[in-house]
Amino acid sequence: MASGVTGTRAGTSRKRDRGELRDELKEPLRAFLKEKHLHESKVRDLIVDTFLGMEDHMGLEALLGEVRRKNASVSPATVYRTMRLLVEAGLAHARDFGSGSTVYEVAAGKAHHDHLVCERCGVVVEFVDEEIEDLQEKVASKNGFELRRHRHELFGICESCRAR
Amino acid sequence: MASGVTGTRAGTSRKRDRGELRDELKEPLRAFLKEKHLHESKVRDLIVDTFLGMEDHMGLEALLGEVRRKNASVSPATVYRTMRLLVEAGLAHARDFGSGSTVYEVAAGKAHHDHLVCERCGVVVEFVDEEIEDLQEKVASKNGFELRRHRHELFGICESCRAR
DNA sequence: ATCGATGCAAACGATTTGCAAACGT
DNA sequence: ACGTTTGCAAATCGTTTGCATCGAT
Repeated sequence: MASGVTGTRAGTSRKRDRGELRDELKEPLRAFLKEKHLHESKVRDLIVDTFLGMEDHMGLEALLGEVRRKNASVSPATVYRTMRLLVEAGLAHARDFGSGSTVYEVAAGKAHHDHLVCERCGVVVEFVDEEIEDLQEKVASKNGFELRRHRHELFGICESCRAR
Repeated sequence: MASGVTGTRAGTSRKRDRGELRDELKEPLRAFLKEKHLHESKVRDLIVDTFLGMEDHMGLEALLGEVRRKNASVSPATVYRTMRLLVEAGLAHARDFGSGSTVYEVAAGKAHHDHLVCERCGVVVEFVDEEIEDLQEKVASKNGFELRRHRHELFGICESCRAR
């Protein structure tokens, strides 16, 4: 039952070595692009780097904001297109926490996990609970379902927000 | 760990006594309307009756379709407004199963439950698992969160769909 | 050269809202 | 009468797409 804090807005967030991480993750992307006869490009690279370098779970608006600090002419459409590409390539997960807009998460190198979301500050904490995973399987088969995937989100108030 | 099948499209769905159910549920609504100085109306009544009479989990399009069989001039806007009202009054739950549009569920008289959704035919099965509920609390407190609510959906293929 | 990538504006789908007319109290 | 409800059309919001151009292979 591991649980790692990765929230951007949490005091607890810690940085990883971005440069190394980026390069490591960008190889599978290159393979994906090559296989599909797609190109590399400056704008694409910038968006991918920005995405891979961010702590986690950011929406399009935030992502675009970051990207534009380096290249102000990038359009939302391109960011949407690039994120769709990254999702297809398996590098990103698109999550919908019910806020009305999608947030993206770096997928590569991470095992399955679910999320705890602070309703006040928005921090996202990832968690895995094997017991829950097992029970889900049981519930599904008990009802005659073959389980394919699930969505499990816990919403509450995080420690720092409760401390006011 | 009860689980009740209430899917509209499932062969297993069974009808309840609609007339009685409706009247029983409409009293709290009348109270709510009176308290807020809101009116009753023919169109409103029609929408509410249609909603309360349906098996479960239907989207706006389906609901509007039903309503229009009795009164073809009802507008989508009114159905949206009425459903918002019913949610506020506590008679309906608005659920988002990730299909892009909201589905509504009769809330009154039902305890908390989560959902199993067939990815092929769309049937929705409700389930409750106390063990999972407990584990969620544990996960939350372990991470310093005060749990407020959760969203737990299992997606898979139901029995009848697997049977082809 | 050829085909993908990009910016822009228009298109979209679900839902909401402004407004004037019809209705319930 | 007064305030609410309704239908319609227009407005929003997040996201996608058509198109002409620019860039990568």
